Amino acid sequence: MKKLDESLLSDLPPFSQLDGSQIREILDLAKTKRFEENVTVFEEGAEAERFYLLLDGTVRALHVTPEGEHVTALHVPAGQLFGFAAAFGRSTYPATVETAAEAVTLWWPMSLWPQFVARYPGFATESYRTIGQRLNEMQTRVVELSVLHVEQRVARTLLRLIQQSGRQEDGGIVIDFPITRRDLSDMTGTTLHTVSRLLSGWEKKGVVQSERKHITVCKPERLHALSEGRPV
DNA sequence: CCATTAAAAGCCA
DNA sequence: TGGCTTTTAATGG
Repeated sequence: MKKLDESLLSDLPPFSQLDGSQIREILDLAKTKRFEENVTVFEEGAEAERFYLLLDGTVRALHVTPEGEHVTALHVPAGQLFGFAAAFGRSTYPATVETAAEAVTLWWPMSLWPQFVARYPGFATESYRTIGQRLNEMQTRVVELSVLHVEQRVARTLLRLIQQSGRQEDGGIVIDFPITRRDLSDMTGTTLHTVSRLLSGWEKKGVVQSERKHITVCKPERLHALSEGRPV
């Protein structure tokens, strides 16, 4: 296999405190894998044999109910680890992970996780920081689901997405991966129809702009107002 | 206010 | 063409 460049990792938080030789060690243990858009990386409950670093693309963690309903828990932007079940003391993955866009990953056998944590300074603290952030996000989302109105939930979701995966463009901030009304309804606990109507309404007001699988937030301020139930 | 159902139109492989 | 995405309208909780 081709040698991986050390600069792949040196700027990412879990590895930023490591010197060149340490990053070299880590890269030499890694394997790369590319995934097409909308494919499953691993399933909830499966043996957690690998942990991944997302080099490029976006993945989402989700749960599928027995009735086949999808509930998206969170999105993971490029540069973050995912699937590190060993960090929670689990031997199986806690959620299904799918690619939201074509993705490039590095992966390591889960058996290496304890060694990484023990050997590499900063790796553990940064990984647990990531866990904390995701836990926080999931908690606030649970609260939001129960107390906020649909319009506020969808607005907040869009704001989170542009904050985590947004790319500045001339017309506004565009969500950097393909996203459908259906995806948004899975994230907000509503229906694709309601999401469609909301987006259409916002588009008329110039707050957002959307094509199929592609949403741009033109006026984040006004979206923020909407997320607090304030009229715009 | 929001979900459900139904129907139709548009986009893309 | 067939399947997926989106919009729109009607209905009902």
